[in-house]
Amino acid sequence: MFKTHSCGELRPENVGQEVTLAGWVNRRRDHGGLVFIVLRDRAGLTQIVSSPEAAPEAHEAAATVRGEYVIQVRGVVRLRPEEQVNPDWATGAIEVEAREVRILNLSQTPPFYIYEDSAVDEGLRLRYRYLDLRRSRMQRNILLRHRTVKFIRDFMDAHGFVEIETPFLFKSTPEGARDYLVPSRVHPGKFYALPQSPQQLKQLLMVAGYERYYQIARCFRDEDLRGDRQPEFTQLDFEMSFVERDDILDLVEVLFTELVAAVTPQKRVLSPFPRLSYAEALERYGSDKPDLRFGMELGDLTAVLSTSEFRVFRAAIEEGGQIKGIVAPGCADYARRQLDELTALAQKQGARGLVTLAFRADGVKGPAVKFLTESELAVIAQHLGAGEGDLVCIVADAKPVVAGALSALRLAFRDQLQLADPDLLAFGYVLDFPMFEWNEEGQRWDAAHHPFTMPRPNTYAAMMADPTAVLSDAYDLVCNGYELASGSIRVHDPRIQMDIFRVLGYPEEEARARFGHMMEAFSYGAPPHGGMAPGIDRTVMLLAGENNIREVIAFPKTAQAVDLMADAPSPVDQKQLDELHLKLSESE
RNA sequence: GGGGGCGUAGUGUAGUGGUUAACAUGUCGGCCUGUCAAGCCGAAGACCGCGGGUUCAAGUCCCGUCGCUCCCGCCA
Repeated sequence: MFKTHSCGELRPENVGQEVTLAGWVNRRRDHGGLVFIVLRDRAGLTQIVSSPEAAPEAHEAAATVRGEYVIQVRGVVRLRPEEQVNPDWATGAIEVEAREVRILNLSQTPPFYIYEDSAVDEGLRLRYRYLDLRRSRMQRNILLRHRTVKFIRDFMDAHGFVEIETPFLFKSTPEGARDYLVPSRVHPGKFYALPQSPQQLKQLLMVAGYERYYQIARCFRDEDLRGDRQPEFTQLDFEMSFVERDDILDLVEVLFTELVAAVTPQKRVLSPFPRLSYAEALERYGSDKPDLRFGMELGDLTAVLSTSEFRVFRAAIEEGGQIKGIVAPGCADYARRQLDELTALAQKQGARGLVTLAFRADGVKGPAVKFLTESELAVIAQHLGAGEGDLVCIVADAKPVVAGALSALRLAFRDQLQLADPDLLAFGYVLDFPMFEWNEEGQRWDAAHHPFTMPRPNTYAAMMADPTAVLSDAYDLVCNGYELASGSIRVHDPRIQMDIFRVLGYPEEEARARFGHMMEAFSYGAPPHGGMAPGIDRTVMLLAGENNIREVIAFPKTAQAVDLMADAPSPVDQKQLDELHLKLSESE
């Protein structure tokens, strides 16, 4: 071993011991006659001091080291003088007096600071990710991720789940996200697909009788990226037999509550997790993944303004839309520019405009005031609970547009007014999603969750007549405005499954071609079952207080899906293409 | 596919169309025996992402392009 101790563990009780440490040179302070080296390893920092009196050769070597050199130091632990104790360090009470300094490896000057978490262009961090991962922010996040996954594995094991691996090379299905395809060398013209999730496989494991399966599963989706979306990401994928929805929700609630207490005890959670229907989430927050850390709920003014003469309101009502508003507390003094930004934000969500009313001491101000009666203004204030000093934002438009615009405004105010407690993890469940969504482009019904989702029993009867009336037994876990997990109770009755395929427009033959293996498996005694798949990256991101999953992934890709360090994707040799029976088209 | 933001020494930033592009930090050299953001002295280091255009004159204005990023579409 190159070391007897880590750089994080020496304490006053070790004084007098001869120890050997090894690590990276964090910083060096050369006083000529006296050299201080801050040595760093994964466990922490320890100050090394060398002087010509104590060990002339060690001192000579110490004077030549530079930042990020890898060195080994043999020396004696000493107490620091009382006034020189560094209270910010775990090892701040001691130092190691060098007897021997061995340079194990040199280092170029790094392209950015390793010893402090100063801002650096993210492209540069990603190109030198191995250096970025040395910095304390990334070390903290990666170790937190480890502790999170470790906790989850222990928890799942303790609750009777079996970890089972499923293949990466699987079958492409036209539903859902775009697949990453892998060409087959052995079968010219045929392709595997990397799994978007192990959905089908985990259901087959239920048919196989494992009853409780889980996996820390990598998933692949070839869609455009966001701060919370990478082309490959990790889920806690699990499935349970002989359970109903609430069995799964209760289990996941315990899992996340205990996880937070174990790995980030400084964070708080709501208890119990609020459970809202999809309809209620949209009604109150305008979103199916609401940030529940703060109020500012949407107020519905459609009924109370039904007789308004204001053209904007009348148009919305006549077109079957809605008039809804939110109250931004203390924002009545917003400048013209700020109001323009709010309007632009609403318009980006498809709204035709935004009605702003500033409730000031000298009256209500806003471009629309002259079109509204005194009593209408009073009704708006009373209905939304707006008082002096507040800014009311109203959107009158089609229902989804109103929800989208006000939800975006609500989140903008959250950030501007710092309404959300950063130490609160407001988990909540969204339930009773619609079973089907109308696909305008394809002129057909799509499964809102996926085609194996069980309809809510009391809504199933209407399925063939009116797909919009069918709710599904699907559920999402949300937290602080992010969708953290999706899941559902699955269909285990082949007759219901065929009905669903009929609504989706798959004739029996096509359904068998696409999902024949599933249909067949389900004919051999499929138990009632359901599951869920919480995203590990987003979970760790929230635990770490980051707002980007790249910060909790060791080697992430850029927003353009590029690995800047390895330079992937990259061209391949003609020979490789030939083996795979691939021919590039002219335009490439 | 569409829209916004950013791009200036290694890093982080400043820079009214007008001399030799500034500051901090880092790097290198010298001095220095109690520092911990060590200090003091000195030096090197950027043709301003790239290409084109406007202009007597472009880091600055315009167009294009590349990269990073955020958002919309997309993500069963």
